Amino acid sequence: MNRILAETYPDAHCELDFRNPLELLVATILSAQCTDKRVNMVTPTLFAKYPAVEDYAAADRSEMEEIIRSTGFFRAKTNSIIGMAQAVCERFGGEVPAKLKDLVTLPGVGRKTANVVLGNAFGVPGLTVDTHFQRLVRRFGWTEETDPVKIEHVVAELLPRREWTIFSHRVIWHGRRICHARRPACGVCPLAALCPAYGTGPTSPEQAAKLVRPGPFS
DNA sequence: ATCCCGAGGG
DNA sequence: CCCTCTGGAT
Repeated sequence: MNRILAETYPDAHCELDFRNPLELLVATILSAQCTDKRVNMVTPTLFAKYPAVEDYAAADRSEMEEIIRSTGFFRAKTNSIIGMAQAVCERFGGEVPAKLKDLVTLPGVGRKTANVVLGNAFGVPGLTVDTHFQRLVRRFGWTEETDPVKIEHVVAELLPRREWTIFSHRVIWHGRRICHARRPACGVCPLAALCPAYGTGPTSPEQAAKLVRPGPFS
C-alpha cells in the first residue's frame, strides 16, 4: 500500500506555503476545514503584516479577521492565532516549541496541527491524522477505529518511524486526487487491487476519470 | 455532541 | 440545495 502510494506520488509534500516554524504553525491553524490553496491565498498578506510572534500577540482582532475571513471560522482562528502567539511569548521565550507536549498546550493547536509543524518544520517524524487520513486508512482496512489518537497508534505500528511524515502526505494527496470522501474514483485507483473498499465509488475507468482532481504533479 | 464559518463542487 | 475542505475547544 505504502509502496504504491510512494510510486504514485513521488513528490508528495506539505502544500502549505511557509518559511519558518511560526509561519507553518499559523498556516496550519488556518487550514482547519479549509483547502490549503485557500490558506495560501491569505498567508502572504498575513505574514507581511505580522513578521514576528510579537506582532501576532499585539494584533488588532478585526484587522486580522479581515485578512483571514475567506478561510472560514475566522473569529475562532483569530483568537487561536493571537492566543497562541501570546502563549509562545510568555511561556516559550518567543520561540515555537519543538515538542509535541508543548505544542498542544497552545490555544488552537491540537495533535494534528502539532504533528504537521513537527514533521515539516522541525524534521521530527509524525503522523498527521486529519479527515483524509482517517477516511483512507479505514478504507484500506488498516483499522476500524474512529478515534484519531488510536488510529495514529495503529498506523505507527505498521510503518517505520522515518516514513511517518511522508506517508501522511502521500495519503493526503491520494485523498485529494482520487479517494474522495463522497465519490472516490475507484475505477482509476492504483490501490484498487489491494483495497477492501473498492467499489465505494464508480469502478468504470471512464466514469472514474471524470472524478480525478488534478494535483500539482498529476 | 455541538459550535465555529467561508468557499467551491455536484 | 447538499456535502466537503489537511480541526479544535466547549
